[in-house]
Amino acid sequence: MEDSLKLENQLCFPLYACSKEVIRRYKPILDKLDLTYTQYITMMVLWEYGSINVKKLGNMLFLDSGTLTPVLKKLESKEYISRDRDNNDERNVIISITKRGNELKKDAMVVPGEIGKCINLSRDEAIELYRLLYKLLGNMEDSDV
Amino acid sequence: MEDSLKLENQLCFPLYACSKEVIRRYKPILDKLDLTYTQYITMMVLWEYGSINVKKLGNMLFLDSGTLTPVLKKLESKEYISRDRDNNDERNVIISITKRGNELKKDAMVVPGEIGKCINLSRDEAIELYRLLYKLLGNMEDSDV
DNA sequence: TACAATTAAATTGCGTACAATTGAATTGTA
DNA sequence: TACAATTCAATTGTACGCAATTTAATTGTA
Repeated sequence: MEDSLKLENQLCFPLYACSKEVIRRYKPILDKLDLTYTQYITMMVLWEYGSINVKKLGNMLFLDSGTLTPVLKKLESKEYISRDRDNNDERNVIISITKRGNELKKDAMVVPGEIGKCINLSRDEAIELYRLLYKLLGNMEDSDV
Repeated sequence: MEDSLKLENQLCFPLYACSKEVIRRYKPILDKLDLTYTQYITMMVLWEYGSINVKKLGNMLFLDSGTLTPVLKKLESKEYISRDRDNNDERNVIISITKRGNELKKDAMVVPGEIGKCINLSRDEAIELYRLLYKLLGNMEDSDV
């Protein structure tokens, strides 16, 4: 029981370390696209949905407006997205992908494959890890009041 | 193959999201100890080893001196640790736990249990997740050149 | 032994991450 | 319909996280 405070006995620590290390592996690959990891996952949502408001985007990415606003301004300055107030409800800002943003998708197609190489888990292990991570995410949402 | 760029098909994304969400769950618990998550994992190493130099600490925590130096200065200002140049090799800085730092351990004993509650995985699932995360960490180290 | 190469920590600069607050728009209700 | 409560994005302040550079100490070797 004394040992519960050892780093090696924590589940959170390898989660934290893995997340950072994988993202570090993304860096040289994403550098070629002039994207950071946060910008990349933002673009992934837009490649899939085309447009979405900041609130929904934040729910998908587990990020709040304090983080997203500067990221979105950066992507706007690169002309990958546009930001416009929703005419139906002026509280919302709608993010839309631009032509340039859509063109970037072609270049990004190589990214998942490159990352897969350094992940190097078997298919079954990757699926199991994926399942456990989403289960954990779900458990934590449930314990939110 | 087109779908490889969907957020839901990524392994890195749930890793990133889980890591952040678990750490967010730590916050109210660690607030009572006046520690951040990064300060907490630093203290965990020191509770276990008593003293260690910055380089080795960084290897254990997957953090570089750019991150650690300000964290260590903060912990020093709280008098939980001391920082001293190594007399045998003045390039090294040795971090040592103080009496106050050791006393903090008693209060920290409740932390793993509190986190366990919101993790809420079965014992087998937690073990399997732990195994896969360390395997992934190992794979990534191997692919370092 | 000089001195180039290496090593370790600190510093700098940029980009998140998030809690808390602000300000504007909308909604619910007395 | 007033107006309090809520909602959303932006802002503020603090703390990482890391690549790149700097500075000082040590090591390897001609």
